[in-house]
Amino acid sequence: MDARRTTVRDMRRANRSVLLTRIWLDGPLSRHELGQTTALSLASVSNLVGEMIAEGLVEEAGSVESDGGRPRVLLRVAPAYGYLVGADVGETRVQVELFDLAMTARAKAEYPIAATGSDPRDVATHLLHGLDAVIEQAGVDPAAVLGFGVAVSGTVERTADAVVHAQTLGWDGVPLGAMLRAGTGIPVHIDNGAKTLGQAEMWFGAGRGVRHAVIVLVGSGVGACVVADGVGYRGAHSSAGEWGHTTIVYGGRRCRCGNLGCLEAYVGAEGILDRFRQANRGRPAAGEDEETAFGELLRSTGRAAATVLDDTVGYLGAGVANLINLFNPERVVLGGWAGLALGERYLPQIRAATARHALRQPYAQTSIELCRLGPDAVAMGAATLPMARLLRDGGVPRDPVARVSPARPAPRTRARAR
Amino acid sequence: MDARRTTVRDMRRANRSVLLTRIWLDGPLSRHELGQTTALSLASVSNLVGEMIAEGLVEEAGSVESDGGRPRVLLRVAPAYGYLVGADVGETRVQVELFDLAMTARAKAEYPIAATGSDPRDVATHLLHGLDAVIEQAGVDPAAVLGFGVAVSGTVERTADAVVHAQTLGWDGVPLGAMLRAGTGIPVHIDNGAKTLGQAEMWFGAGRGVRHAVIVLVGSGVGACVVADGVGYRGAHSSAGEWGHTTIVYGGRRCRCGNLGCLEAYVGAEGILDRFRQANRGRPAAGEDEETAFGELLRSTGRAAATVLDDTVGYLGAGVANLINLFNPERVVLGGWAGLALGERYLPQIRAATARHALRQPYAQTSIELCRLGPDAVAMGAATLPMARLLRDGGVPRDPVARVSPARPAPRTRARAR
DNA sequence: CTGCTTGTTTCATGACCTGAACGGACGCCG
DNA sequence: CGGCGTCCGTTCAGGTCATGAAACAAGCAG
Repeated sequence: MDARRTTVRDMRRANRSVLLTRIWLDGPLSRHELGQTTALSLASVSNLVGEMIAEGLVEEAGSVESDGGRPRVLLRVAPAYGYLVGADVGETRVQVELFDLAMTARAKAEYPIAATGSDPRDVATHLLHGLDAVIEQAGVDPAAVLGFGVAVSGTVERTADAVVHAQTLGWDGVPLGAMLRAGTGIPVHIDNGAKTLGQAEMWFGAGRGVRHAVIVLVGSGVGACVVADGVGYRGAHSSAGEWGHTTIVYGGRRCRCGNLGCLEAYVGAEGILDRFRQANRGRPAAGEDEETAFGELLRSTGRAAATVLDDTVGYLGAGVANLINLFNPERVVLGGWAGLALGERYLPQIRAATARHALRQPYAQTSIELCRLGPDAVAMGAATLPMARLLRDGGVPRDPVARVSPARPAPRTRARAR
Repeated sequence: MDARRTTVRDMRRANRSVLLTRIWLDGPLSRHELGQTTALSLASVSNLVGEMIAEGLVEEAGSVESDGGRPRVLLRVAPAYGYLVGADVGETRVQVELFDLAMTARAKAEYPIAATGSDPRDVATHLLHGLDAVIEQAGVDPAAVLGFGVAVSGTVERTADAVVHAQTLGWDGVPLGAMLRAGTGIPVHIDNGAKTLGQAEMWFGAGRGVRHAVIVLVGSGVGACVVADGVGYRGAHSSAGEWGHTTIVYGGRRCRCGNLGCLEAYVGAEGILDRFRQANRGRPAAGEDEETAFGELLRSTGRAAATVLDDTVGYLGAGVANLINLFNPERVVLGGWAGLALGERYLPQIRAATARHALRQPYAQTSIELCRLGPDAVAMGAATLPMARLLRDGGVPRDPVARVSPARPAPRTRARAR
C-alpha cells in the first residue's frame, strides 16, 4: 500500500539486504542454508554473496563437513569491513564507543557534563571529540567508519536536522543532527535512547527471534520501545512509546510532567522513593543518589518498604497489561536499571499482577522476560543505528554516479560507437 | 528487514498495486499525474495501465483539456469490473451488503439472530444465505464477486481457519473462516469489526489523507483501531487495540471483563449509564434500550447527569491521551454510536481534557475529529477487506499456471526444436 | 583411479523498467 | 482550411535482474 515505485535495482538491494541481515544475525551460514531460508535460488545467493565477498563485506569462515560430499563453506560478515561508533548522551556524561561489525567494543571515551541544562554546543563538541578519540584509540581508518549513532533521552524528529526535544537535558528543538554533520563527514544517526536500547535487546538480548515485542524501561523515569514486525514503532513524529506518562490512576499523584496519575509517578524510581518517604513518615531511604537509595529500599525489611514495593508491583503489572492489551506483543522485556532490580526480585509477582490486569488471551500469547544487556548498553544500542542502515541497504551503496555519468556527455553517440 | 526474497514478478505486482491504489483512492487521474506521484516512468505507467485496461479492471473516464495540447485521458477503476460483499455480525442481527468497486451499495439483506449465545452454525448459514441473496438481488454474476468480507466483534486469528473469539457472542475458538469456505467458492476474509470500520474511516471518512491514526470506537463497549503508516496495526496475534480494557483508574470500578478500573467501565455506554444510576440514587435513565437511555441522559438537564457526563469527558480525555502518548498518531477519530453522540455535543471539552492529560508535543501534532461514516458502516467496512486484497495484489492475480506449464513436459528439447 | 555425493558457479532465458524516439490529438493562426 | 506548436501516449532498443539447468569442484569410499 506504499505509494512508492519499485525498480529492478530495488529488487537487488532488497535481496542483498535479506542475505546480509541473515548472515549477520544468525552467525556463519552456508550458501545452502541461505538459499533455504530466504527462498532465493542458489544461483542468486551465489551471485549476491560473491559480490559482497568481492567488496570485502562478507568473508568465508571455515567450512563444515557435509555427509560425504563437498564440505559447505560458511559465510560471515567481515568484522573489519567497517566500524560503528555509538554514543550515549546521558544526564551526567557523554559516552562514546567504537565497535567492529562483530559488535565487539574496540575503544571507549567518556566526558562528564553538567547535570542540568547542558549547552547543546558543548555536548556536540564532546560527541565530535569522542568520535575522533575512539577512532584514534582503535587505530582504524576514519573512512572505514560506517556511521555515528547517537542516543539521547528525548524525542528525535525524523528530519534532516534531527531536531531533538529532551526535557531532562533542558533541550527544546535542538538540531543536533545538523550540528554534528557540520563537524564530521561520517554519516550521523540520532534517535531516542529507549528505542536504540530496544533494538539492541531485540538483536542481542531477550528479544532474539521475536518479531513483536515491547521493551519496557524503568529507571528514574519510565519509557518503552515498541517493536512491531521487527521494526521499531515510531508513530507520525517519532514520539510513540511514551508509556511513562499514560494515566493509570485517574486523578492520582502528581507527576513531574505536571499531570496527575501518570504511571511514572508510581513505578519510576523517583516516584517509588517518594512514595516510600511518604509511607515512612517522611524519612527517605538511605543513600546518596537515587540508585543506592533504591537498592537500599529493595533490601529493606521494614513494613513500609514492603507495602510500597507490593504496590509498585501492582502498578507495574497494570501498566504492562495495558501495553499487552494495546500492542499484543509476543514478548515483554523488562529493562532499565530500576526495572532490572525490581525484576530480579519480583518477576513472578510482576507476572501475576500483569495476568490480573490483562485480557486473558493476549496475556497467554506473551511472555514477560528480564532484559539481558543491562542498562549500560545504550552506546551499543546507538551503534545499532548505522548497522540497521547497513543491513537495510544491503551494504554500502555502490557509487551510482560512476555508472551513469561517463555515458552522460553523448549517450547516444557513444553507445553507437561501440 | 523482512526475510522475504524479491523476484522480478513481485516488482511488477508492487507497481501495479501502487497505480491501482492511487487510481482507486484519488478518483479519476491521468497517466501523467500517475507518473508524477508514483515516480514511475510514463512508459511503465502506460504499460501497466494498458494491461489493466485490457483486463477490464481500469477504464477511461472522459478527458480533461490541457493548455493547448492533446487532452489527457482520465482513468478510473471500472465500477462493474467486480463486486464486493461485506457482512456485519452484530449482537442482534447479521447484515449483508453488496457493493460495486465504486463502493456504491447495490443490494442488502438482514437476518435477526438471538441476542445471546448465537450458534456459530446458524450465523454461518445466515451469512451464506445473505451472500447468495445479495448476489441474486443485485443480478450480478457470482464469478464477478471478488470476495466476501465478514466483520465480527471479537478477535480473529490470522490463520487459514480464521478462528474467532468473540465474548459478546459467546464464541471461543470458532473456525468461522473454515465454516464459510466450506459453503462458498468466493474468497472469504474475516476480521474484527473495529478494524474494518477503522479502515473504512481511513479510506472514505475522517482519516482520509492521513497515514497514522487511531480510530476510537465508543459504543456499549469500547475499542480502538490503530492505523500505522497506512495499514492496520495487528500485533502478534491480531488482538492489538484492546483499549477498552486498559486500566485507567487503578483499583477502580469493576468492569464486565472482571478487572478493576478499565476504561470501558467509565466511558462505555453501559458504564456511563451505570454510573448515572448510582449518582441518581439508583434511578436509571429512561429508555427501553441502551441507546435511547443514553440519548435521554445526554438531553437531561439534571445535576447528576451533568456531573456524570463531565466525568465521562475527563476519563475519555485521559484515555485518548494515553493513545496519543503511546501511538503518536496524526489524527484521532472519535466514532461508535455513543462516541459520536458524545462528540457531537462535547468535542471541544473532550479535546481540552485530552490536552490536559497528554504530553504537550504529541498532542500538538495530532487532531481529534468526529467520525464521518456513522456506526452503520460496518458492512461497508467489511467490504474493504477484499478490496484491500485487490489493491495489494494490483488486481486479480493472472493464472500463473498457464504461463509455465505448457513448456513443462520437455522444456529443453522443445526449446531447441523451435 | 573411479564412481558417488554434495556444494558452488556458469550460462542461456525470460521478465522487467527506462530514456528516447515516434506517432496522435487538439487548438491556434495566418 | 492547412500548417504548426504543444502536449499526450506508445513503441523500441538497452540495461538489469533472478532463475533453472547444466557444468564444474571438492571431498570420500572402494
